[in-house]
Amino acid sequence: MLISAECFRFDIFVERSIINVKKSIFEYIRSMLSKKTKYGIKALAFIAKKADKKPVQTSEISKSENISQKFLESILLELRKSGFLGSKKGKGGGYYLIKEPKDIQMTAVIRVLEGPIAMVPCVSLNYYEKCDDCPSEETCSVHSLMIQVRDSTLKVLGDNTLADISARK
Amino acid sequence: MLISAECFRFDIFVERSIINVKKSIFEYIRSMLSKKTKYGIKALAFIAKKADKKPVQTSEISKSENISQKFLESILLELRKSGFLGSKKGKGGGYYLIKEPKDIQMTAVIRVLEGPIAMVPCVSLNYYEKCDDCPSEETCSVHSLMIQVRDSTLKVLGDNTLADISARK
DNA sequence: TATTAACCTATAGAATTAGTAGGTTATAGA
DNA sequence: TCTATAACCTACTAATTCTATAGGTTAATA
Repeated sequence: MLISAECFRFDIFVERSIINVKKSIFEYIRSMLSKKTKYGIKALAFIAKKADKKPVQTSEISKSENISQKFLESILLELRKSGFLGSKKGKGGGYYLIKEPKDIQMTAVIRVLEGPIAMVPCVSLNYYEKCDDCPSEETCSVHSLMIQVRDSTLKVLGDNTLADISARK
Repeated sequence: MLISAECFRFDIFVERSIINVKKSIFEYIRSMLSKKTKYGIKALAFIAKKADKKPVQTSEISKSENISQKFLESILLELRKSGFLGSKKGKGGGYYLIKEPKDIQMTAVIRVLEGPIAMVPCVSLNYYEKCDDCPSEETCSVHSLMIQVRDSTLKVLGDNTLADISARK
């Protein structure tokens, strides 16, 4: 029992050491979630937070959330075309939510901005694509693992709505 | 009740339509999991499947799993340097597992090959990095959502060992 | 001594990301 | 009707990452 605990602690030590070596070699840590999606979610939450239904300008969100305005413009435009936002041009214009925050699941937002939620296309529900290297999905060791990851992620992102994430102060 | 169900169905319809438009514009679906990691897991599972502890050659795995041999070489080398595999040069040489498959968690493998398991560095346990745009993590709407995703993914990948994924036929 | 298979270094095409630049169009208010 | 505003649109680009390929060297076995 003691030996096993020691071994475990050693494993953790080794793993952290390896990771620290990697950290120093590569300066920037890769992110799975693109900035586009991250900014998109933040912008939606910003709009949802406003109690009144008046349109919110890109410039306001851009300043408040530290997002490049031009980049944000393209993201909000995409969210409008996807049916999440409505827009109004000219003075006093901006973007506003079309649906209630509680009716906007994070799965829907991420699927539109980021693409598939699954880590590999061969387990994606909405973006399915066969692996060109795999002879069969049944014998693939990665396949069933990734199905489990997909389902647990889907659960979290499906349970969380825009109302949930914008409510947190 | 009926109306609500109709609305739901309509939402699904709209979301799928949007996704299908995206599909036709972008030919290739982005994968979160790199081929490197995917190949690495497959190779480890291949080695684990062999009952005997004799070294397995890169060429054998490469042919059996449809992986470019040179690419696979670099991956196995990395797995050796990370302490997952041992190696033997010359005829009859190859790679072999150092630890028991049941003692190799998928979290460890993925952290070494892919990097952080978290979708954003600001919620990563082993590769933490502050967001340069966020004023505070407490007020960030993305932060707590990504913590939930991270924890559920970590649970799945921690529960699965190499023994589990190589056992599946 | 020849063969084998791991090990090492460098390079490179393709794709993606995260923007920037420079406009046009539609609306509200004066 | 004019002017300011803010959404909308098109094109481009620098940087990075991914997925390899090429061409070797070193060490072990028969």
